[in-house]
Amino acid sequence: MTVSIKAQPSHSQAQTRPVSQVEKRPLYEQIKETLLARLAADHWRPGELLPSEPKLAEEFNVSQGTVRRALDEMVSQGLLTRYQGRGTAVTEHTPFRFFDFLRADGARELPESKNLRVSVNVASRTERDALELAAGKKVIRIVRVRYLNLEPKIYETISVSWDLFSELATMDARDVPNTVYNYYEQQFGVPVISKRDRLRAASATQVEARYLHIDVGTPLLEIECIAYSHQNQPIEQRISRCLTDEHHYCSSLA
Amino acid sequence: MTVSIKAQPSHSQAQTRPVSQVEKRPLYEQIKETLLARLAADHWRPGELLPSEPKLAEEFNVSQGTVRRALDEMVSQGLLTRYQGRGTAVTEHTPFRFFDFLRADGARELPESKNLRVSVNVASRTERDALELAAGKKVIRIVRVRYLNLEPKIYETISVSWDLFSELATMDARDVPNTVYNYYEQQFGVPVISKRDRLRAASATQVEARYLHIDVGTPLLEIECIAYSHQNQPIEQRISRCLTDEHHYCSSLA
DNA sequence: TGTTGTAAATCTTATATAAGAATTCTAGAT
DNA sequence: ATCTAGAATTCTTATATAAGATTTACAACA
Repeated sequence: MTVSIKAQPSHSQAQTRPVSQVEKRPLYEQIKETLLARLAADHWRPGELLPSEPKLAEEFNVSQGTVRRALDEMVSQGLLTRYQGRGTAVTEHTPFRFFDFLRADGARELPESKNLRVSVNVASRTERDALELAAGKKVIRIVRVRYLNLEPKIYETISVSWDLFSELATMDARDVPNTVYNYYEQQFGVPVISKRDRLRAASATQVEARYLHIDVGTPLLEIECIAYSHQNQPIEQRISRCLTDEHHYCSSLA
Repeated sequence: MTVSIKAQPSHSQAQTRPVSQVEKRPLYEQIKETLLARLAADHWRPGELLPSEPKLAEEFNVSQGTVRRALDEMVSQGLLTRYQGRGTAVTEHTPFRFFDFLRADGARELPESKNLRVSVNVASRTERDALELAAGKKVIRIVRVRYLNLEPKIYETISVSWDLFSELATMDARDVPNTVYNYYEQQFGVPVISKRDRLRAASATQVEARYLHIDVGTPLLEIECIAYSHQNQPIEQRISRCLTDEHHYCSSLA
């Protein structure tokens, strides 16, 4: 696929204070900040190539190495991806990113989803907390059952701000895509940059028992996940109640 | 007291492997590899300063910047810590590192432990898998109850290789310290570098119910954690069965 | 005599730049 | 279709300078 390099230098909203020697912060930090702002302002789409290092160096009036250091840090944060000999692009994420409910042997199966309903409601207290919404704001809720190896394993409720994604509310439940993060990224240009999970043990309710073909009271793993985009903007809250007979949640830290 | 991980080359052998220009791998990678080997060989203790960048540069016959890049990567992995004007030291870890069972409001309380028993057994199948032990090898098991806010919340079983930590087996259960990772690091010079968690929902057994003051069958969060030291050497397996009425497991990914 | 404050010297890591090598892609020739 | 030259890109390494921390030297003082 061919990507076009957006010519610039006039940016109306993301206009940046030029990097200056007098300021005591390092040049590469100022440059990084500027580039982060441009990313957040949707200056480049996921997959698109940034201007080359020499070009950026010329724009900021610094050496290539200084630009390079700014880019390096963004690469290590997963925001950018380098391709030697080609250029540096905004990272495009795969559906498997952030998916951490794995089979016992570690294999990843991307679950199929059956969406039960899509509705618009006034945000609950926990939704307001998670999505940082003012009282009275509306959310879109997607309730679905997810299947692993054709068996129902997860009962899931997704909440997103109606202000941001109202288009979702007009969709039929059947049409809501399986991999929602990628949908946000491709449809709205809003990439999920990070997430925060909280896990508890819980007992299956009547509704969950029916959909998951289990007894009421069966222990379930509850995963509450808040996904964030640029500048720690919360994008969605997701509560997954999972059967862990054959799968489990994995995380590894260095 | 120092424990060598894996069959360890003697001190003379762990000396400088010279970096070579002819090899096609970058110099900084070769240097990093050499330094990693020295770390694994317990060449420097946690907290100790490494030789300065100019010194290392002289030893390896490269520029300071090249050494610096090797160190940079180890810093970003959390192995080293830089202090401007002072030097670069082997990272010392706090008891809170890797502790991710938090109160609902996010506050960290380090749990108190009551050790029930310390025993030496032949490793079970799962222990052999987790610790990469040959059949028939022995493990030390520590069983303990952990208290959060003075209430019993976690029933925990720790397994470590008897070959590595036999000294632990001679200790009275009361004397096994609360923060075991730090004990490994300070007593044996074996730092925990990374860990891998797997989580499931489970039901409380009779024993757990008694110690945690709950009913049999209450849903528990089971955390199976394998801790690794240098070169992905597994150090301990830990199975924690947790009450999640007031706390939960937290993880965040970028 | 012993203690303390201060400034200089000398360590250390941090930042910035430049030059050449390695990699990738493309256009043009065969 | 295949090969090749070269142009564009990132990657690697080196060097120079700045900034921060520690030690040392020494004078002032009690």
